[in-house]
Order: sequence, then C-alpha cells, then structure tokens
Amino acid sequence: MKKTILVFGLLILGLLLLFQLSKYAILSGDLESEYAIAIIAVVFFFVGIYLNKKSLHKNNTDTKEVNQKRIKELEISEREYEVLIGISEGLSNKEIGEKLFISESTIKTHVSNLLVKLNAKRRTQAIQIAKQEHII
Amino acid sequence: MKKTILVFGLLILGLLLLFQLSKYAILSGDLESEYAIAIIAVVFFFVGIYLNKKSLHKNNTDTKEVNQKRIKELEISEREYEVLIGISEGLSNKEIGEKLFISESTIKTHVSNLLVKLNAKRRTQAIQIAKQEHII
DNA sequence: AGTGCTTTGGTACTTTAGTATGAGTCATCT
DNA sequence: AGATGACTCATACTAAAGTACCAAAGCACT
Repeated sequence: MKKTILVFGLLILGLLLLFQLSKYAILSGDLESEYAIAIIAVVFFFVGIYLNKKSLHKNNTDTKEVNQKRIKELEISEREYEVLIGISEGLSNKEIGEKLFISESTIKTHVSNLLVKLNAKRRTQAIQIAKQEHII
Repeated sequence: MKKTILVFGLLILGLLLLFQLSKYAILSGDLESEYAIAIIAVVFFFVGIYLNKKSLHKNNTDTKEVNQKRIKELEISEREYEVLIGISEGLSNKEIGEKLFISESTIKTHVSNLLVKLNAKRRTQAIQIAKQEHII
C-alpha cells in the first residue's frame, strides 16, 4: 500500500515537472511547441496504459486474495482442500487417495464433509461453487 | 474488422486535428499554453486507456471464438452440448433431464457419448477437459 | 426411397459416489 | 491431564453414475 502511494506521488510529481518544463520551453522558444506537445501526448498515452494495466492487475490479485480468507470462512481444512483440488482435476476418490497416499474411505469422509461445507449435493456442484467462491 | 479500421482512422484524424489546433492556439495566443497542454494530456491519457481496454477485450473474444470450432472438431452435437452445460452447472442426470424435458435414460446416453468424445472417464474430468478446450 | 445422423428411450448390470456411524491416533490448547 | 479438532480408516448401505445393447422416430441429403 505504501509503495503504491509512493509510486503515484512520484508519477504526479514527474508529470507536473514535465508540464512546467514544456510550458517554459515553449514560451522561451527553446523548444518547438510541436515537440513539447508530442512529448506530453506520448507520456500521457503511456501513463494511461500503465494505470489501466495496474488497475486490472489489482483486480486479479484481489480475487486471488479472497481465496484463502474464504477457505477459512468456510472452515475447509488443509486436507479437505487438497481433496477439493483432486475433485476439480476430475479424479475419482480412489485416484485422489492414491495421490495423497491415503485410503479411499478417508477420501469419502473428506468429500462428504466438503459437500456439507460448500453446501453442495454432488462433487460437480462442489466444483461449480468453489469456482464461484474463487477458492480454486 | 472494417469497423475497427474506421474507428482507428477517425481517432488518428481527430488527434492530428487537435494537435494542429493546439499548436496554432498557442502561437496565436488565443489560448494559454497550459490549457492546450492539459487538453492534450487528458485526451492522450484516455486514448491510452481506451486502446489498452480494446486490446485486452480482443484477447477475450478470441478465446471465445475457439469454442464453436472446437465443439465441431470434437463432433459434439447440440443436445450433447446442452447436457455438458448441465454437468458443468453441477446438476445430476435427473435434474438435467428435467431441465431439458427428456428422460434420465437419454441423459445417460448423451453423457456416455460425451465422455467418449471428450476422452474423459468421469463427468468431473469432462468438466476439466471442456474448460481446457475453452468450449464452456 | 434409402442412407446417415441425431435424438430419444428402455433394460440390465457394474462401478463410483455419497451417507451414517463408530473409532483410533496425534498435535495443540487450556 | 483432558478437551478439541484434524486426520485417518472401516463397515454397511443407498443413491447416482456409467456401460452395453437394442430399438424406434425424425430430419436432412441425395
């Protein structure tokens, strides 16, 4: 957060400086007004692109941040989450068990608990809800 | 495509016009150079944002276009695709049947064919593959 | 009119999924 | 030390999902 403020502060400062410089350059005749205007145009053009990318990127990281919080809110444990990932990868209970080195019975227990916590009736619905909640 | 060229042409024309106008405005003293520069800055700032959004949006529609082609390549029929959507929504065969007003038996047939066409062992895997193929 | 494809539906059967219940282990917290 | 919660596993069921095979209706194309 502090970094963002610093970057923006420097950005605005730089732009104001450029602003003043170009104004005096034009008035004093040191610089052709075409060049000054062109520089301003190009700079602001890229500033526009930069800020746009920044804000879009922010949204992405925001939704990724929601993940962990939501998982905790739903009281999904570490192991249950691993099972959830297995489900979303299209694995069977048996395959998930082999992947995590535990029995199929245990997977069934985890899946059952997951369905309750995600308020889903089936594993396919669990996938859909988990995606909606941005936890996978 | 033609529309894009038209928009860009008009955009460039407008910017050039603005450019010339501001130059003459400054030279003739009709307008304070600050204002001219400010206008240029603001305009190019938004042009930067606009072009950025445009290019990002283009990528999205591109991936959406892949959809239909891939569905045909995989020889997935209209009805099968509707069933696939039902699966991805987390519905049971029975629920999909009720949604499409056909029997559960028929859904099972469609699902079975879908699994072969998508090279999946389970409906959950079908979801994963369908997402990978950008067909849902 | 015949061919091919999609869609529909059914029966019978096998395999997964999911529920309910109980129980043991282990680490952590109080 | 005892409570708590996460993880493990098993048995016994019930409910879905999936497979295999067959069959018929409808549509488009030639």
